[in-house]
Amino acid sequence: MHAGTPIAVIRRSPSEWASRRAVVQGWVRTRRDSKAGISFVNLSDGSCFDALQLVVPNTLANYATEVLRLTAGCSVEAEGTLVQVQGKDGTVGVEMQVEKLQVHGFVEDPDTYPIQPKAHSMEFLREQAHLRSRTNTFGALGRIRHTMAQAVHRYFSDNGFFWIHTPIITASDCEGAGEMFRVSTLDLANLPRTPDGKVDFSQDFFGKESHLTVSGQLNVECWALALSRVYTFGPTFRAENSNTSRHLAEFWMIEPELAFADLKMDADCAEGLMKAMFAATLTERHDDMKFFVERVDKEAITRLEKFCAAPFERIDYTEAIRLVERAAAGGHKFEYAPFWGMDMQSEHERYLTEQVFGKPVVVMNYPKDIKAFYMRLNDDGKTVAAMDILAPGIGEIVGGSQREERLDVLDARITEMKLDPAAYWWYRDLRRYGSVPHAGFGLGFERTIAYATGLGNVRDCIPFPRTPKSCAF
RNA sequence: UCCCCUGUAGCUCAAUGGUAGAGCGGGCGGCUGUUAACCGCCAGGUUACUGGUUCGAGUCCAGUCGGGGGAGCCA
Repeated sequence: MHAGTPIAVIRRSPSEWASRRAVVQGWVRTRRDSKAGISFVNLSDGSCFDALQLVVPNTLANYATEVLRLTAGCSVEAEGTLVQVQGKDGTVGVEMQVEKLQVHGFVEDPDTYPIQPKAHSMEFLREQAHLRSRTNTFGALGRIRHTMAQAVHRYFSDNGFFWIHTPIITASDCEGAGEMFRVSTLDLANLPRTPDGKVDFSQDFFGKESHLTVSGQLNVECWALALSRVYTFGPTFRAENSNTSRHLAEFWMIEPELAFADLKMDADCAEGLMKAMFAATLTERHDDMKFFVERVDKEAITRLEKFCAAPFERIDYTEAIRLVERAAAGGHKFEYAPFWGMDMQSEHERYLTEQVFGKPVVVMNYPKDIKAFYMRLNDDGKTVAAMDILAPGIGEIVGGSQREERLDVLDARITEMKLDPAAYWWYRDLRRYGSVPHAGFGLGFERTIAYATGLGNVRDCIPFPRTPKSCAF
């Protein structure tokens, strides 16, 4: 085996590689034969959007036996000399005059190889998730996803945040962010029972009920009250029966937590983070973004440029409701009439972010009755320091809040919402020992990618999507 | 979970209740520094499944399963 040169490295500086020898390894996209005695093989190794054209002469020993049998998907290794070529549009390109070509693996039955050089529907590709990585779309998606993840870590690290690895499995029954997946080693066909007939979880692996996490927030708060600025970034699980283009049962979430911070600093952080992610995408993955503009969403690049250029709109919930009410009074048709105190419907959120402002909107200070117990009560006694960021096209992309740091107020809220204070003993301890104002938020990674690429469905923004009734691959 | 749409060749889609079709992809041949190549020929089907209406069902009806869109829940 040779160590091949990534095609990305070659394409980055064609003039530097011209007339040099190299070995490239990858998968065939297309093959065209010329009776002038050569075949053209387009080879992709996924290192960048563009493939490399191999020019294969019929003088190779395996030309008739192997080269002429190459079809889309075959894996090959080619050795030869790189030459600079002039593209029809005047751009400088590079191709390889092949001197040796080794086939690692043929495609068993080219007739049924699912990834053909043509447009496939996203639904079909979802059913071919093990091979869709070889398409232009998912290659670009995979590279952009990587770049955005790197940008997340870079942004936080540059701003003094530490990455905290919060647990995937939790026996805490106080996360309260949604339906949870159970984690158990009990024999489902033969469950141990307590004398009163209930399942005896004391015999389970952890000696109590345990689940997959729905949020790392409570855990990461513990570390914020020690390392000051922290974040989690990892998989999160919701067993909700949600069948939409914006929901996954397993998704990745970014949850920073800032000590000595209020809601405004929280929103600043969210805005800075998203802009850093998109700026990195625009500069580092221009080739892939160009493809999304051509084939998926014409606005993909200009949308991100606009996103990065202007400050987010920031309004209070009360003002947001006023705007929606005024629109309704002015004849705008909503299915649900807006009123102060309601949890805004998608249609209201869409109206604000798409019609009124045409850019991301931070909505702050929601009525306390529609928000979680841990959100900090404002001085008006009616609202909490919560914020949602709404983006055109996908709706809610961030949910965050300043946390209630006063033990007496927190306890009152826990009681008010009929929760069990004892279950929150360690969370309450944070307020008993050196409590400080702090704030944080959750950013849905796949939703952010959907926004950036224009892909309309988060199921196409993760390599292997998990949704209700669907856990293939 | 609710509402709506949908299921035909490997893929994308046609077919008024009356013989199952095309383009792409694949195979063979021709042409060509080709690049969404082009030209000719060939192969490819239990029309998702089960039942019903009808002389006759891909088409109409009922049920089941799958897929999609919207809503709710949220990120």
